[in-house]
Amino acid sequence: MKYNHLELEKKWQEFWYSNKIFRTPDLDELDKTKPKFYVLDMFPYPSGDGLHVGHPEGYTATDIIARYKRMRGYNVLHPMGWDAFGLPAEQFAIKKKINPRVGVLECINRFRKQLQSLGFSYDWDREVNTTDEKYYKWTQWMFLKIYNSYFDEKEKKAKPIEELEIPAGLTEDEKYEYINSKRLAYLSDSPVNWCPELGTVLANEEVPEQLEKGYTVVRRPMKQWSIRITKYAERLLEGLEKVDWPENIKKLQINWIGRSEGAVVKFKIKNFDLKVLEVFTTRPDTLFGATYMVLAPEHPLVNEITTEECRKEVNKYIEDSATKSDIERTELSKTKTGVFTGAYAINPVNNSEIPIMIADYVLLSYGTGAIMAVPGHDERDMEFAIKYKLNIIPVVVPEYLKESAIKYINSESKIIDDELQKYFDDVREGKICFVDDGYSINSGFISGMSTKDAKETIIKWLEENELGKRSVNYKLRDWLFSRQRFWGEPFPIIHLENGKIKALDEKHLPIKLPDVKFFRPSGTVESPLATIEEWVNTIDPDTGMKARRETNTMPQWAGSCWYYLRYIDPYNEEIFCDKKKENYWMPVDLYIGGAEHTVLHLLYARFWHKVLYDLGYVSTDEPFMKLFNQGIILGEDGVKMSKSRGNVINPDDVIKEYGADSMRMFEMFLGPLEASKAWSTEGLAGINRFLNRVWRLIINEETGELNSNIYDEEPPLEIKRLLHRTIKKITMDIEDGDMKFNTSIAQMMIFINEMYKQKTLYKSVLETFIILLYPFAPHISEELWNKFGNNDSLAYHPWPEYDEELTKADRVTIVFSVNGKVRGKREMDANLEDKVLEQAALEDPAVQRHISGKQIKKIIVVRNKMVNIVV
RNA sequence: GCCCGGGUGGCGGAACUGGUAGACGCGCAGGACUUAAAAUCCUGUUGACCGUAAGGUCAGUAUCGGUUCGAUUCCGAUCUCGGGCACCA
Repeated sequence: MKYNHLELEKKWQEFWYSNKIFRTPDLDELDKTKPKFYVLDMFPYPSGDGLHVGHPEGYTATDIIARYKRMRGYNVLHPMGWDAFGLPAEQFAIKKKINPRVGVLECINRFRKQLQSLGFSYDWDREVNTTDEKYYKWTQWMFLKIYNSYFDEKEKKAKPIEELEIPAGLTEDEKYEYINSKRLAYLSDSPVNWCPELGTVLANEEVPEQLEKGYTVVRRPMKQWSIRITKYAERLLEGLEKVDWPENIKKLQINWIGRSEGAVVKFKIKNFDLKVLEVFTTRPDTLFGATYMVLAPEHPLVNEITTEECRKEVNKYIEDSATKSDIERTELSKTKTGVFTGAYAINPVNNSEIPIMIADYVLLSYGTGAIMAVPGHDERDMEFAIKYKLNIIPVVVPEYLKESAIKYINSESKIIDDELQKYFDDVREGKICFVDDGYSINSGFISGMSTKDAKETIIKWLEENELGKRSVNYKLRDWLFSRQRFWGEPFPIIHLENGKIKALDEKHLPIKLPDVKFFRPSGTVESPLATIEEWVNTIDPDTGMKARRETNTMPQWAGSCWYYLRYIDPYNEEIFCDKKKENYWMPVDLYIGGAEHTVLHLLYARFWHKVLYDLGYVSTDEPFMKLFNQGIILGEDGVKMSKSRGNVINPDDVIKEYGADSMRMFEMFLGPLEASKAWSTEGLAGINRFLNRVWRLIINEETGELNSNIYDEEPPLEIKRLLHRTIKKITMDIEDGDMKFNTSIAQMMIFINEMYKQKTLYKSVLETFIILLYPFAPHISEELWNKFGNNDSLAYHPWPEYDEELTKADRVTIVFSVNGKVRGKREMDANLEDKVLEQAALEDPAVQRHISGKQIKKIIVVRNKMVNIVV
């Protein structure tokens, strides 16, 4: 009987799934004396193309861990679900004139079947689907929680809006406005990223991806929902210190959040005594070098301060930059442009009057939307100053000029040496722009101080004189949360006839998508939902007032912000997840997925989780303790798989020809999980050959019985040693979390190769090997385990322990080298005395050849390893 | 430009806290079995040179330099590939 993967894999999949072998019992039924392990995959978007070979990579890794942990006696939670809202499904539905729901269900069924054909040990009873009303009811519920919360600046956490202190003496309308201005979810009418091809707005985080696909993104003002993720910037940074994530992933999030420390400085405006212009700077120590100011063209003060002579030009500039998209602004940015407003600001440190410009290299959305320009020490300001012939003052010198600078500062008569003079001239002429830390100069009371001290001193001075204060800024922007799509979660929001916005009560949830046969794009900037009159027009259930539903839908990221919580309690209709269950299973112990979600999904989900934590719905403030990013699997030609290149490998074909076990093992054998690796059909055949070797080692292909050379006897010491080394290697590989299963498989191959050299085989040894193989290739392992006469499944069979003593070799090869060059080696007993090794080395004929006639200077002995003779 | 990772045979990749570089697999070559082929099994496989051979010598982990008895591993500089950010003041 040959190794028939088709038959045998079908058999065991049926056994696992129909008997619900991997069902994780409900909390009450669980043996809580056992430790828990929650191992999570990033759930897929069930696309029409079916499973990609990239999916099983991470899923195999988590499956190995999940199966291993069960054998180790853990209560394991290992679920799977579908992130099924999103653009492709919607576009497909428009083309086919169907409701996306129909297409999505087909895709999901196909995906589930494919995943099951790989034998993954998910608890399918916990499957979730973000587009299911029963699921998105809770997504909407969480939106309401966010909407009905504000951020308490003192406690640095979200609180219910009812607890918000409202200033006294406000009218009803003012109160309404005030509360709305504090909500964590808010409507704003600001420039957003509009993608005409997709007919929707995009979050900042999504823009690069769409541009890469060749779509255009333009800036246009629209009324949009945003979520105040920026309030959590600091906590999102702090949280990263508590989790076990790869350093580079942390770095990416840190950069994305983009924290910078500095100060806000207030500048008075000449002839506008009451107006104050605030700027954010990370270099308050260069304040003495500020020779002009720049406002973003959209800055609210521009209109007021512009003088009549300059108005025409200023207005033209504002108009021009408004029509430019962000990309155009960036592309044209190689040559900075700007115009003079005619107004002057007063530098608070020296009362000098400096011109106020507007330029689109200053962004309204960062800091205060205005800057003080220090052209001597900022490259952008320098470029601009040269072009518009603005004054440049050197106020920082590099380390090498420290001595000269001190002399210059301390002398009455301003002695200046040639080097310093040259530096001053170069800076003034725009030849040098020194942006690093150094020592202040030409800066009044901070002259001579190091940049660090100068910053501190000037901030203190600013604060004492109420001219500014210490400040921290983030690159992170609020999360643009609405999309003009049909296929997404509707907002539980209505717009009343009286112009007010109202959030519906949770008892009205879910707000279902209209059950239309098909729909058309609106043809405008509105969602297709806007065209479905019977859905849009509604009445306020509380007052009976006429109202229109919010027609925007939530972004795809919404549903994936909390799916890991729903798995814990998927059928609960009272709450999204029971607190006791949440408390038992959370946090996620291991989370594996692609690196493309580093800044989007992972940042949003962490934020979402923190809000739920603040409001008391979850017990941890970080959801994912350990994160691992798998690399991508490239085509056989070493480039990304794509239909157009024709290098796409279909998992179904692979499973059919070689089997799920071969597919799983091959993907693990390719290399470390995090690396990008090229597919190789020949490599796959190699793994299949290995599994065939395992099969034939144990099974007589003619009779289908166990091979006759397998004896139920005590194995010799050497075999035992090899077995225990193998157990140790595989155990350590799984335990250490590096996800390098390629070396585990290599060890299995070494083991099997050695067995092939043996005349006599031992049942206990081979059985133990089968247990080790099981997490990697579960189907063949179950079958062989069965063939050995065992009636139980390996799913919960105890993992073998290794004996440390047996993993140590009793004979070791000692290397003899002369001057670091290997000259000889000998196999010797382990743990011999240094003297013995030294003697053996000196006796070695090859060594003698190399040391004869030379003076021995030194002998270095490394126990069990080597002897090095220095001559 | 800035911030992260990497560069090891023909290929994918191994190498513990500095101690035999190239585990394991693929490919290739040779052999066994076969009428033959496939499959399978065995052997070899970093390069150059010397030797009929056993064997030996030298070079070698992107490049150059340093620390060390000894460096793929540590340090510095350079080249290069991949990823991320990109007027963020």
